[in-house]
Amino acid sequence: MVVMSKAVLHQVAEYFKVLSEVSRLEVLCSLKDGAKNVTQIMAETGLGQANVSKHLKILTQAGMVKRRPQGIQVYYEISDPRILPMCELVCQGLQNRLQFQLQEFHPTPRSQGQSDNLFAN
Amino acid sequence: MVVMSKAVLHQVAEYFKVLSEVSRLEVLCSLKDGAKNVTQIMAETGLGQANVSKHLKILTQAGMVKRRPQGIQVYYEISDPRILPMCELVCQGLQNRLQFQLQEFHPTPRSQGQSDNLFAN
DNA sequence: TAATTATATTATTATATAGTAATTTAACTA
DNA sequence: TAGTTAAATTACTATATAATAATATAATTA
Repeated sequence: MVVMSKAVLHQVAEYFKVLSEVSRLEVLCSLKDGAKNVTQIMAETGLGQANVSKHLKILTQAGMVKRRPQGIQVYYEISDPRILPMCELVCQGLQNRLQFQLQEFHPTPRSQGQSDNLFAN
Repeated sequence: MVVMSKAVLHQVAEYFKVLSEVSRLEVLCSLKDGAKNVTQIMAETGLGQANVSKHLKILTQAGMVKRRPQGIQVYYEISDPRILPMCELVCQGLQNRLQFQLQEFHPTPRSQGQSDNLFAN
């Protein structure tokens, strides 16, 4: 992190905020194996048309997704390759944490006080 | 991402939401080189007491920070080593993006259409 | 025990935004 | 050109939450 100015922190916060909505994560998930148009995204996620459009705009403005009009349709695709790995990283961290909490139900001498770091690798 | 259920996506979104507030990022930054008590965090961030307490509660519940009472004071420290690298990753992505946008003001044959991926490594 | 200091909680207000219905815009086609 | 379809925008409502003042809790000390 080295010392981040308030302005930079604001941008980082904005970035995370984009990823902090289930619907937007669903949209990103629906794009994980290639470009799709709005109708296809609606079908896959079950979200309403206006809603999908709005989320896609937010994702596009954040630079996470690329907009590509093609005739009467508009295709979107993930443009930031960091996103999926990052989601997976978080996901893995959550798994680790739950696993740790689960272990607390089986108190053995070895598993006690091993590490006070929930996310040790 | 492999296919994430809605329940998992919800948790991932929650995690990102915790990181999507400037004040909480400031608190995390103030802890990046070691444990601090609430008063010290208040001093370093300039945030109000109730506000810091509330943010620390949220960070603790998310497993990002560890609470350690010590006498009349309570010390907090980062417990999830993924957080700072992740913030830096985002930060770097934002830098790359701005650099790309800046290049668009100096259109040279080489810099045109090199990659339509804003975040290429 | 009373007073003090540090932290947590509660109540309140103001602001932001997700979802939706209705409308508009844009591209294609008969 | 009129009609059709896809996507974007607008207006609105409901909900969530950040910040703060006031109060409560908890640990220490005189």
